[in-house]
Amino acid sequence: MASRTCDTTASSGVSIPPSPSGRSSRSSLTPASLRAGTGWNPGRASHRRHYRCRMTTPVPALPERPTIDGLEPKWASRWDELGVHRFDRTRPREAVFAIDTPPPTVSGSLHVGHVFSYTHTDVVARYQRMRGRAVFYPMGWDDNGLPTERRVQNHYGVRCDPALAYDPGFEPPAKPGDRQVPVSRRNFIELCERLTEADEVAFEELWRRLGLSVDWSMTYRTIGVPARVAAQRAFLRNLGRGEAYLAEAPTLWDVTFRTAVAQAELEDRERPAAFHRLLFTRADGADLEIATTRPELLPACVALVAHPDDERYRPLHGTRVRTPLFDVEVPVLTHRAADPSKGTGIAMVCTFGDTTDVLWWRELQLPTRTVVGPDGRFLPDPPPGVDGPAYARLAGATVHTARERLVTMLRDKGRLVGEPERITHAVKFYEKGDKPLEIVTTRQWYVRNGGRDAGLREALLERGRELAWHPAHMRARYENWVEGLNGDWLVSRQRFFGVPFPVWYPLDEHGEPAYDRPIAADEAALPVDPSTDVPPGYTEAQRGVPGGFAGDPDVMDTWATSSLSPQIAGGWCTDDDLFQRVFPMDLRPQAHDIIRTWLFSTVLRAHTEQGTLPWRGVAISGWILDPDRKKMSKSKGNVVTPMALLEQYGSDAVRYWAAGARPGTDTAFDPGQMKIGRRLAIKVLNASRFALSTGAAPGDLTAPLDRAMIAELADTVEAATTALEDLDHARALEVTERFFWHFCDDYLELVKARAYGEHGEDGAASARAGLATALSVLLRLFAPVLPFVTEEVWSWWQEGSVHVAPWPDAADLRARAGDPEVLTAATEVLTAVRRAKSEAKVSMRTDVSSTVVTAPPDVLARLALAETDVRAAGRIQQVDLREGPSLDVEVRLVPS
RNA sequence: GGGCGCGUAGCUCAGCGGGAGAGCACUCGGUUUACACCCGAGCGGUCGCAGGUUCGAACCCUGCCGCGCCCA
Repeated sequence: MASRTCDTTASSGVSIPPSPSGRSSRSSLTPASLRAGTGWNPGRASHRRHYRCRMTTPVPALPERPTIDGLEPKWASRWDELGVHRFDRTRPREAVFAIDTPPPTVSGSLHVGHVFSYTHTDVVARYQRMRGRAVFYPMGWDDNGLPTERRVQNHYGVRCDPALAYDPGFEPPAKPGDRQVPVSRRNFIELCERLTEADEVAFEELWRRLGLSVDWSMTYRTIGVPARVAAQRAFLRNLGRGEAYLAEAPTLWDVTFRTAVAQAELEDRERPAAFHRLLFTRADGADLEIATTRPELLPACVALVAHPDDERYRPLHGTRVRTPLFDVEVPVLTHRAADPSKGTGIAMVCTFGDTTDVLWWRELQLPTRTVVGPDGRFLPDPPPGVDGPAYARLAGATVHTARERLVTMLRDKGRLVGEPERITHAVKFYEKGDKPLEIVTTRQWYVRNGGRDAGLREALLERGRELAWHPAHMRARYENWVEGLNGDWLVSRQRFFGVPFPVWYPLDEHGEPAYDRPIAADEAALPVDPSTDVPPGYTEAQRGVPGGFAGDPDVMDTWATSSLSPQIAGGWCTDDDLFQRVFPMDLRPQAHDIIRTWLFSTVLRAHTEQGTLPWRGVAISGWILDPDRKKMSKSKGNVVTPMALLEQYGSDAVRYWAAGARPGTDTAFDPGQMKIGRRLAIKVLNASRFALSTGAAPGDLTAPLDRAMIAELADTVEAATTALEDLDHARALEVTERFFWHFCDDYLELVKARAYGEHGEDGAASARAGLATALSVLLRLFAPVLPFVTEEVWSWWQEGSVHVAPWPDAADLRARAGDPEVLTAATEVLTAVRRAKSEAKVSMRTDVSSTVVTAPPDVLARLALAETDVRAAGRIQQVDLREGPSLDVEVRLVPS
């Protein structure tokens, strides 16, 4: 570890007046020189020399009444000046710890859940930094996508018209007008960038106040130039390898946003519906009853399907029937996906009512009769062969209206049996949408993801097994998803604020695009916007004219950019030196709801592009639940503003609450825990001040009680280190905290008098050495969780930042430790004395005339080693030690 | 319907094969010398239910009940 090599020369080189108020500027310091000045290290000669140097200057007065209020701005800005969190990019890959930080969506606002999960990551980052790693901890802002698009439209009163040319001098109206001003896609993106910048400033301010140890010189935006370049380059490479392809196919379609959506963006919602029983006409003239929840799609009917084993319909297999109203002849077919228990057991196949229709259409090779357009309304003209006059009443109607009209028509013709039967069933929605998805045949870009390729699917499952999951059971979510993929990744969106596809299409002599011959952009020219940039070999004058070209009008799915976050942050293809030092990264922290989107797509991109995992491990955080155990979200109105919490309790306290939650576990929002965190931070301040006020200083540990405490401290360091190596910040905090309170309540009380010098200088020196050692270690153990208060205390007596001080070493402590049972025995007697005083309802300061301790010989021997301290802490005038089978303490108080 | 997780003190949770625990809340007590944003002591639980394995089960196995999430 670099800090272990520090010497007095380096330390004196960065010598700083210890008074927090009397600091000179250290902004010229580099992280490397800071690491050199991490303060003394017990037992190291070089550090002892260093300490003597300090003694030549007056020991600073400790604050009279220390407070945790105001520490956040003070230290956040100082860390920035000193570059404490700056990534040292000269370090080799094995000395780097790289984090693929989730870029929060900036068009929303940060909530408590963000504070929660980002704190977990920061604890890990701070720990790794203290372990001597160069921590690569960037921050991205996710400003690419639909939420920002809508916000910009409303804020500036503009709308994107991708057909328009870029206007370099465009300024939006000062106030949004009644009518939205059409602007080119490039202008629109510029406005998105402008607006999101303001949000990003506010986000960064919150993160700094929370104490995230991000390197703020390394931020990226998912709509920024590097992100667009990376997304386009990755796409071009997918295209070049045949992993991206264009296909015209039935597509899940949101009629509100008028865009295709991918499987990963679907959500099932329970919706009321009704089974309508329709009468078809068999070849022999008899009626055939069909139940459907979507009678309006009758003109799109292309077949009927029954299960092959369903005896009821066996006679009809292979025959043809006629639809009511439209009188179209359709075949009766069989397919295993037909459910005999649903409705009448025979289903009407329409193009397309749901994904099962698509399955039947594809597997049974049925014709297409399209009736619903991209706007969710019935097309003006009926499909070929469908009766025109009957269809005319549906043309232009919404799906809802068409259903009502069609039901009336059926009823009038006597082709509806009884009344519709009301049911509830699951309907597919776009997760951001309010209307059920329709299925529309469109031309879209796809990226192969294993949904149609067992080999790729197995390779991706293997990547999932290769990845270190925290907690481990979250892998099941990934496998579940990969195994359930039913098609390739649909990556094109008919939207504007996203990364455009870097392709154009040649136009034939009729002006029709040749979709089978896309013209790819040159990688060197990226980023490109095909709506304003011109493909190689063409001129702008040829845009949109026969024999010329047309740009691809679509943008990529937002996940097509986000899935490259390790590449974007790591400088893929733009900074090879950086990339080879940080990629694959060490850690991806994220929530479990986006395993199927962000995590999966990131694994896919790195698998195909780099042939590796994008990171070694993933830490899945839980959700924050409100007191009703519901997920906190803006729509539920139960969100607490994070800044208000940080102001009320202090950042350390809020971090304490977050860090106390088990990784991956949903956690109740609990201000009570924040109060406890605040109390802990204050306790650290007061206990430290007290310990230092005794003249705590390095030295030999001669007293058995001090060496006993060091033994427990070593156990604590070991347990905390093991826990943090396993990303278990909660356990690390728990063991540290447990020791700390024991240290304050028992050890400090036991050694107080001795440290004051009441029992001689030798004992005092040992006590002061014990206090100094424990305090130094405790501050470092707490530093990842409580960065502000630990840094404040560290600054009272140490040089440099605690956050680049070396993580405590259990073996170093073990070498100086004694028998821990000495402290245990002393504490037990002290507790018995306290209990006696409590029961007698007297002050703890009440003198005890005598105490008779009965215990086995080994315990008596240990007590004898700490007798002076026990007597002082308990105010016991005389102690009698007697042999007996078990520990028993008889306390005789002084009669009042 | 399939998968995963969770049911332990009033609350929030830890413990996951040999003592049922922590913090908060509650009760009682304690102001001169680190801390009243404090200190000390105490009360409090058939560890969801029912079987099984074991010398021994909160912990392992099976089933059931309840809650949550993911997928269909």
